[in-house]
Parts: sequence; structure tokens; C-alpha cells
Amino acid sequence: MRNRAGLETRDKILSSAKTVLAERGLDGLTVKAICDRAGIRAGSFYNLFDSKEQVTLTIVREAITAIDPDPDRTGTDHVRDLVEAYITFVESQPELAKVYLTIALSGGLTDGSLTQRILRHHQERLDRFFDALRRDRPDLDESAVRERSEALVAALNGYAFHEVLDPKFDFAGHARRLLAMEPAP
Amino acid sequence: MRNRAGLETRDKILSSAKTVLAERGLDGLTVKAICDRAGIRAGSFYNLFDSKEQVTLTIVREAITAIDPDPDRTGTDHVRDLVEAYITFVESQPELAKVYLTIALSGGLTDGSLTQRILRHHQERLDRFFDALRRDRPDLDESAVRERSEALVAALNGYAFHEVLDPKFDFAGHARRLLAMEPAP
DNA sequence: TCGCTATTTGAATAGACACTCTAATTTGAA
DNA sequence: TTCAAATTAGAGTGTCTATTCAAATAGCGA
Repeated sequence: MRNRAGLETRDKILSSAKTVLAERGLDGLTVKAICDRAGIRAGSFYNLFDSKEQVTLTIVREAITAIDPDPDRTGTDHVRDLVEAYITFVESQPELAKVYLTIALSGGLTDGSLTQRILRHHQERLDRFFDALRRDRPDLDESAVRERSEALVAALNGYAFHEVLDPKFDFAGHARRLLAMEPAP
Repeated sequence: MRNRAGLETRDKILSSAKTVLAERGLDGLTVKAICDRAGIRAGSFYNLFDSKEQVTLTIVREAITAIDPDPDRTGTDHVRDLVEAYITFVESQPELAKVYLTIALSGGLTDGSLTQRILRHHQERLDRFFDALRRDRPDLDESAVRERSEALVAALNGYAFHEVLDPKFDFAGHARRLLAMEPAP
């Protein structure tokens, strides 16, 4: 293959960037830090990426894909599946989860393209939960479903947030118990 | 008074810093931006503060106070009061809320002093909710109270997070409905 | 082996940043 | 009014940042 070395370096950069992001946060994600950890020089970095932002964007895209697997199955999944998918994501890739939350909050980069992307994804996720809950609970009217799905997504994000602050937090347990919550009469 | 002018400038700096924080986020909070908006030069800034971090710390301390008013009343307040205090904070100072969440997540500054402070505050807040809920619900055993107060605080943070992402979100409504939630039988 | 291209290097650039310092100015107390 | 202290201005420092580029090197296909 003609450009095998380049692809390998590309992978090294992405994985090193994820590590740096997890250890030092979005602020600590400098080109120098990425290159040092990947064992390359800045020149190689810019041979493979046009900008640092492109790297961050790639990582966020990966996080989005991990949070919402099988987007094609929209229209057939149940709330339980969506919750389990989120649990799997947060537990298997906690640093990616942290990055997602961080960027969502801090607004990302200069031109806001990351924020745009995350907001769009956020809206799609809301819709997907709404559809699934509607299917699971035909006894509720639309506004009740809307309200509950919003509350559910928000609480899930809150639990993820809490888990980042306090790793002893039983994220999976709390997330699953959410499914059984009912408004008191 | 001998140093009235200095105190006035100090106030100008703090309020301008809060505005900048609201408009440009933690990344956009530069000494230059603060001074430009306050109509002063960097020299005056450093006459009144030792570092930029000191300003950020002051603002975060203010946020913490706003989230948890009357810390002396710990031991007498009810869950409803705590929730209402949080609603008031998030609705009246949304950008301060955002800063609080951002710093909690991203780790804040160089030496992590802000993060330490926020983590400590976070733990105190958990304890306060725990105490209040125990008082409000003597019918529940301790582990159930622990679990519920954790879930409540996490969900509140999640709702605040959600509100930052989507300003149309009915934060207050959802937060109040949390109080009425019960695990299904 | 040769040649071409992909890749890497290492130095250089330009801008932003927090922060410092000295000299000028303002201000309040006497 | 006088004067010393408080305050401010404004230029300057050094460090860090992302990014560029010409030149050196490496490695694949023929």
C-alpha cells in the first residue's frame, strides 16, 4: 500500500489526542501535547490534518456515533435499548463521554461548528427517545411523552455528568432505575 | 475614604469579567477582554488582582454562594427549598451556572484549586440534600434516601446542562416535577 | 537497484497570552 | 494649598500557541 505509514501516523495522532483530552481536558489539548505523546513532530501532524480543530471534530464525531449506534434502526428501538446503549458508552469510554460533555458545554471552537454538530445530535437524540417512548407507552398522550423523554435524556446526561465528578457514582444503576420512575399521583 | 477609586475599579473588573464570561465563555475570558470592557488598562487590573485566576475564583465563589444560600440553615431546610434555590440560581444567572458546570467538568485552571473547591462544594450539596430528604421522608430507610438524593442532585445538574444546550427547555417545570417522582411499584 | 512520492523533520513565523515595570497622574487628608 | 500615597497608563517581557515550509529521509513499485 502506498500510504500505509501515513495512515498509521493518523491513528497514532487520534488515539494520542483522545488520551490527552482525557488527561488534560480541552484546554490541555495542544498540538505539541498530541505530537509529544504520539512521538512525532508538528510537521507530520500538519501533513495529515489541516488543523487541530479537524482532530477534535473527528473525535467528537466518533463519540456521537458511539452514543447512538445503529441510527438506521430508529423507528423500531425501545427506550430500554437507548438507555442501555448510553450506559455502555459511558462505562466503556468514559473519557470520550467527558469530552462530549465538555465540548457541549464550553461551546467548542472558534466557528462553533462543533457546537452546531452537538446541538443537532442532541436534538436527534431527543427525537429518538420521544419516538421510542411513544411506542413503549401508547397509554400516554403526546405532551406527556414529550415531557418524559426530555426529562429522561436530561437526567441521563446529568448522571453522566455526576459520574465524571464522582467516579463512585452508580451510573448504570441510577440510569436503569429511571425507567421505572413514575410521577406520583 | 482612602482607596475608593480602587474599590470602584475592582467592582468594574468583576462585573465586566462576568459579562465577558457570559458572552465568550471561559476561553474568551482574557485579561485584555476584561480590561477593554471595563475601560481600564492591564496595569490597573494587576494593581487590584494578583492574577486572572483570582478573578475567576472570586466569580466561582459567588456562584457557589448563590447555589447554596444560607449554609447556616443546614439542618432545617426542606428539599423543596433547595430545589427552588437552584431554580432561582439557574434562571437568574444562567451564565454563572454554565461557568460552574464547565469548570466542574473541564477541571478549570492550572493548579486545580477551582476544581477542588467545586468538588468539595458538590459533596456538601449532596449531604445537604440527603439531610433534607431524610427529614422530609422519614418513611424511607437511609439507603433509599441516599439513592434518591444522589439521583435528585444528578438530575438537577442534568437539567441545568440541558438548559444550557437548549434554552427552550423548561428547567423550572422539570425540576419541580422531580419532587413528585416515585419509583414505580 | 533506481527513481519517485509519501513522509518526516526541525526550524521559523506571527499572533495571543498573562503578567511586569516605571513614570505620570489623580486624590484625599492635613 | 501641599504632599504623599493610591491609582493608572502604556509600553514592554517572555512564553506559549497554531501553523508553514524547505529540505532531508524513507519506502514502495518497477
